[in-house]
Amino acid sequence: MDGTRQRRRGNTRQRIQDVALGLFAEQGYEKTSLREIAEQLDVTKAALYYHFKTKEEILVSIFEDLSRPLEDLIAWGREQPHSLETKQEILRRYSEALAAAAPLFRFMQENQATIRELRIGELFKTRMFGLRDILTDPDADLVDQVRCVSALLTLHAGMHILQDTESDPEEKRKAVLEVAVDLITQAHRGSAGA
Amino acid sequence: MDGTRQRRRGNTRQRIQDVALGLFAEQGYEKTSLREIAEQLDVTKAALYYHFKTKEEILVSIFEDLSRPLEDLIAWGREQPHSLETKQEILRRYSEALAAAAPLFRFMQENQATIRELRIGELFKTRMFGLRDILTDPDADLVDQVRCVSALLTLHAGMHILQDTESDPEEKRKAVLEVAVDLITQAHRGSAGA
Amino acid sequence: MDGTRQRRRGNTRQRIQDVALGLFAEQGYEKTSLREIAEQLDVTKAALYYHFKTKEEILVSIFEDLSRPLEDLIAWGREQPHSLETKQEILRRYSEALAAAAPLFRFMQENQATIRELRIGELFKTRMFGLRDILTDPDADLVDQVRCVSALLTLHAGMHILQDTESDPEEKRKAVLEVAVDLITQAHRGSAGA
Amino acid sequence: MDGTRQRRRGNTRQRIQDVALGLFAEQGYEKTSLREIAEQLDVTKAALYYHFKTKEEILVSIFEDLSRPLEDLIAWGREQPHSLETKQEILRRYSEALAAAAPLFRFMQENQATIRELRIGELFKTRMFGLRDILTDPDADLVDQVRCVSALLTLHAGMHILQDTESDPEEKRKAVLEVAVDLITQAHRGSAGA
DNA sequence: CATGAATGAGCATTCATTCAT
DNA sequence: GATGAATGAATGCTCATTCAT
Repeated sequence: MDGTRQRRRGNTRQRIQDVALGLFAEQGYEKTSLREIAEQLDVTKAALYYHFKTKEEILVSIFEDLSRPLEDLIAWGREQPHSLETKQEILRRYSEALAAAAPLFRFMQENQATIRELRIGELFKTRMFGLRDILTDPDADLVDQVRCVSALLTLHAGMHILQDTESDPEEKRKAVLEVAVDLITQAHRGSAGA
Repeated sequence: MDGTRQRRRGNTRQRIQDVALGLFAEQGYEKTSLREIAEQLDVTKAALYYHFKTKEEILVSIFEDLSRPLEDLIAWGREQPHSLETKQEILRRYSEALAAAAPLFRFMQENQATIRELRIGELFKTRMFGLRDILTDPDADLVDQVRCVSALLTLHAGMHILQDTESDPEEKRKAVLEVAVDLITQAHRGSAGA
Repeated sequence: MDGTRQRRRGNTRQRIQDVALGLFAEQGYEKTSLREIAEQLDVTKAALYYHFKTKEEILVSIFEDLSRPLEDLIAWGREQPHSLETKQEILRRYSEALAAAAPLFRFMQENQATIRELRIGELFKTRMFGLRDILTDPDADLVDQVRCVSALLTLHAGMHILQDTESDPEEKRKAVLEVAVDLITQAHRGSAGA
Repeated sequence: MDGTRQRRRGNTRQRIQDVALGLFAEQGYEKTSLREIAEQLDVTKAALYYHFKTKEEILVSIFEDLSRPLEDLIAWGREQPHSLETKQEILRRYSEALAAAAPLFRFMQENQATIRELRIGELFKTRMFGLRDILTDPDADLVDQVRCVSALLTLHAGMHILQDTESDPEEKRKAVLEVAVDLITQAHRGSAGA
């Protein structure tokens, strides 16, 4: 009884987000017009404005909704001891979370120039710095810092970049994760050993 | 004495490319209008069209001009034995070449969605695949393939991503290179050892 | 009483067509800009695009709306016996239909080069061939075929060409029609007598 | 020795006219740009301006050069007795002259809207009135006046309109001429008989 | 909840034309 | 006799946004 209530009516907002993310990811933010979104939903442009104040707000709302799990993960990570185990666990969960919201992150990856000037640019940057601070010692060796960033980078871009390799997505994710964990592990040893 | 002669006149094409690249890198391709470029050069939009057939052609010409060294490097790499030393040498030179054309590659990095539908998308993709084929064994372990891609990724994105770390750019480049070389080395050993 | 209700609002599409046809006929299609049309209507250019997808579509819509009677006439003609009486009746009605949509046909007459490359070029050509097939025997004498075409030509161009002759338009139309009927009659006798 | 002198050099003006007429006839005046003409001639736009002051002047010069024979014909006609024989002779010669400058007259036919606002509009109109005055009695029956105009019309448009009929161009011209002569003859009898 | 109608600002592109060389 | 470089004005079109209904 409860689950259905917001299904039939009131799901337009959700449908807008879905279609918009699809188009944003496929064509980029700037090249996707509200007309296109509206047409694909078979509503008028004006309808979009009933649900969202601006085009940017559609994007922000998608980002906020889909990236909450990551937010939580970071919050959790912050409270753990900065041990290697924690770091590895973070990467594992992060990798899963990324996979779960793949289109969004493909979009983020491919539209950095756009995002930079949008509100989510700041949001995303803040988040990445949060992650980095958990994974790396602020006074670690520069090379080790790069390793951390590289690990994150690999996680983020990994799946899209191996498009042409046929192998199964889940296997790919595992391989990408392994490399990331390796990098972090090396970085951790560097800092710890020093 | 001699080099100045073609400075005053006849350098407009070049100036257009410079200004355009600056703006493309700063604001993105779509958000940069020809009006903006023209204004910054203090010429009319029509003047741009005297030198280039379309907006896209401006970008393509920049890409072609600035990335020729990379093209050459790949050509060179293809003829070397696929030894670890070659691979390391490639990365070293590639890193230098990227640094030399940093704004272009920052642009490429941040405007992937845009680029994908432009002609340079294909050009770039082809190039990256060329590089990958030199650096990695086609029947290498999936994890090792990821390491290679990761190395390339790190090289490409590395410098832009560490914006906030204050340290000197050249040091950063070295650090990034070291990580990339590490990754390639591990990958090479994986393939060789198997 | 009833007819006025949808006058004020919702007639914009129609008003656009009217103004556009006026300008197209007066200045030609290419020399009429959307800015001009919009200004004369006291709306913005963008408003035109709410009602029509392209400039060409404005023209097509005018053509389709105004030339439907001719379409019908041809359809009717096709089902009649190809007797002289039918042919004469066709010309009579055709002449009236042309007069009723005079500005459109003046436009068609005077912008053939333009029209040829537009969609209505094909539409119009097809229609003319339809008419010709009713009026003339496919294996008639070449001279008689010319007479038919000449009759149509006279009907089409007749009124515009006699601009300077002062006499009353309706009289002119009658005179033009008489010549056309004469031509068709001669042509018919030629074919029948052979 | 004499004939060659203006051949190699100094024929550019002529070549411009040829190419321009070709394009004007094919695509219309407005849709033909000077860039196109220049490109097809493999010279720069600026070169066109060495030979002609404006785009319009190119057209005017073509018209003047190619229609001089018609001018002469009319001048001749004006001095003859307004007998039926004269009229028939005029039509015969006129038909030949039109055929000799077919592309120009196809252009005139198809670009009336454009021409009307250009200088050649007046030129052409004046000429047509001149012809009409030779062919028709000013106080002839309205119907007979129409017949004359119709004859002219048929001559002008005839050849282009029968494009799809396969028969040989010269035969077509003859047929068209025959119909025109017929019309004029009828008109003449009408006036004479009254 | 949503539409129909419209706007204002902007964009890439094209054109006829000019002029110093 | 011609070019290289540029301009000013315009064009068709698209977009995010608004608002009365």
